[in-house]
Amino acid sequence: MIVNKLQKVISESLKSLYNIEAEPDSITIQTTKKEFEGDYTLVVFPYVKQARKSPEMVANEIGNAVKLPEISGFNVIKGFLNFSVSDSYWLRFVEERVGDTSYGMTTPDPTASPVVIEYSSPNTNKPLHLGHIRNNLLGWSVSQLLAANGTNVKKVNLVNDRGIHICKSMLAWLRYGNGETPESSGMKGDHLVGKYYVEFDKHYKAEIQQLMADGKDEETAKKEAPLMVEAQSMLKRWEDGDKEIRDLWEKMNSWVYAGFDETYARLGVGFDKIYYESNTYRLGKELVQKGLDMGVLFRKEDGSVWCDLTADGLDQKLLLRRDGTSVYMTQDLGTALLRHNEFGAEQLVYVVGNEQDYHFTVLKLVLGKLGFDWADKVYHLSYGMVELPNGKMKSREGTVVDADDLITEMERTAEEMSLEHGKNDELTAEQQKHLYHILALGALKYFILKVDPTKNMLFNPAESIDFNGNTGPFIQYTHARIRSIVRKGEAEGIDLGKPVTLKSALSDKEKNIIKNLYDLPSTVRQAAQNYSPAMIANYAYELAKNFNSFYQDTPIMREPDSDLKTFRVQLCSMVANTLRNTMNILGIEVPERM
RNA sequence: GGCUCCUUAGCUCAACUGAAUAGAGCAUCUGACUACGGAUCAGAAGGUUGCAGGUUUGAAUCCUGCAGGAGUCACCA
Repeated sequence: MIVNKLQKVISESLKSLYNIEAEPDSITIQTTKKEFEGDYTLVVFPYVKQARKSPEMVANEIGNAVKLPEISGFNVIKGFLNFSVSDSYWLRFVEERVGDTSYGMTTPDPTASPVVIEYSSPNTNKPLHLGHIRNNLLGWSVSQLLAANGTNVKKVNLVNDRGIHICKSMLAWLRYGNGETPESSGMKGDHLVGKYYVEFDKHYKAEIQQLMADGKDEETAKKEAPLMVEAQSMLKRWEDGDKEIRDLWEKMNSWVYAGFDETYARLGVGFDKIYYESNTYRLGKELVQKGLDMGVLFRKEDGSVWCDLTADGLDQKLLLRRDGTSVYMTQDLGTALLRHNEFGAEQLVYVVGNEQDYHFTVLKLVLGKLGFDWADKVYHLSYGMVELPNGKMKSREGTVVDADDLITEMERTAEEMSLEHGKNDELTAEQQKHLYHILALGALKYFILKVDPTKNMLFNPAESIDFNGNTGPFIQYTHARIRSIVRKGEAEGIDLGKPVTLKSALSDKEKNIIKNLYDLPSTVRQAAQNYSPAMIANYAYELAKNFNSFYQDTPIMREPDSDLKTFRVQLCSMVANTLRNTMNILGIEVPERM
């Protein structure tokens, strides 16, 4: 690639001109800003001190020393040395890549040690909401992103299917449910169970109020409320394997799973393996014993086991309760080991919200103390919260945005917008429905994924369902237009693989598009390193925008020069492929027509 | 209170490891449809990058302090 060649030649020039030692990799070549002439830029400031010359002189001397057939010239502005790349180089680039539909993407080696990426990890007491959507979309697209970069990826989900929260739903259902089922009520299973979770909270609060009116203080009221006491005993019975409770638990969980599967399918996400906490929650205890034997953990007088992290600037962390049962951290230690052994994982990635940053720093530290040299393979892909215009989402205050409702709402908006434009008459009813779904999810996914994962983001339900500007549907639309041109070209018998010899020079806009395409592999690599689908999203938008601008004032199908026409259709084809590939990383489908 | 993260145009977001005049979209204003798909394009306006110092040839980016916001500091998960 041209950048590497430049680095190498510049490195040699620095040595021969000024006796400066610089590794080729250490020389940063950046793309020239579009206001300036040229394609690639070297900033010479870092070398002027050692060279003992003015920045302009250094730039000129290096520019003169660089002799490459691909470089057609250079100019110097202050300390910036701008190289121009010859048209023939860009032309050959198009020629070599035009037929390659996977351009920029690498195929993973299925035998390689995998990156195990956990995401979603829902509780089974309520349906998925907007926060889960960000988690699921991130998890899925990061998996796609790593795979596109040639990484073998295993996607896993750890379902939190047991605990006091499930018992609350179960208890409320027994009390107030009258045997209601998804079939009898027509509700989705997860929504039904969620309804009784809310129901529990309502009655529980009423009980607390009553107890406080009877003179108890708030804390004891919370503990002594009959509903809470019964939920606790239900959890105990569950842990003792009580058949009646277990049967109910399995029944209600199965409703929830059916509901989740539907939502996952609509979101287009999936997993290679699903773990259930009811199977894994006992894990990790042997590790604690091992830690005690090694002397890195200690037992307090009441029998509880702790890890002392004060030397690391943190405090003490509980690992086993005094009754010997495990806590969240213990389980995570266990599942990490399980996963490491099971997959021979190259890396363990956890897509979990940033409210658990502390948990994961502790997890890594404790794994290290237990002597696992793979502790630093644990990577917490921490993401920010999704906020609403009127503040935070709170399930109890009814300010959550339900995932299913949101998708349905988006689909309806997509339908309205499409009918307004009325260009999909040639599609069957079935195809139209599919199109609305694709557009709805394109808008939603793109909106969420274009934001840097680490940052909190604001989701405005009213305004975010936008199909103009920097949005998924804009890119989808661009793709559909391009495909339309390529179809016409093919109908005219244009051979996409045909080498062309252009009589005229490339226009700036054409060059821009090619440069953009040329940048794709490095963009994918960089985005994979940063676990940032946002970089891919912004890349796709940039490309689509460049293309639209080019398309606006370039009559492609009317071009009388057949070579020029062929070249432009080739360019269209490459852009369409690239848009499809990059959107695929985001989990967004691009339609042929819309 | 301790620790971690955040603060960029009216709003939502960009800016790769420090680099040229900090970029898009939305909203506002102006212009372009006899057209290969106008869900588009061209243009205008909009900024002391929270504040104050420091390092550097060069800082939104690195360091220190301050202000504001969020998260966390459970024998919950």
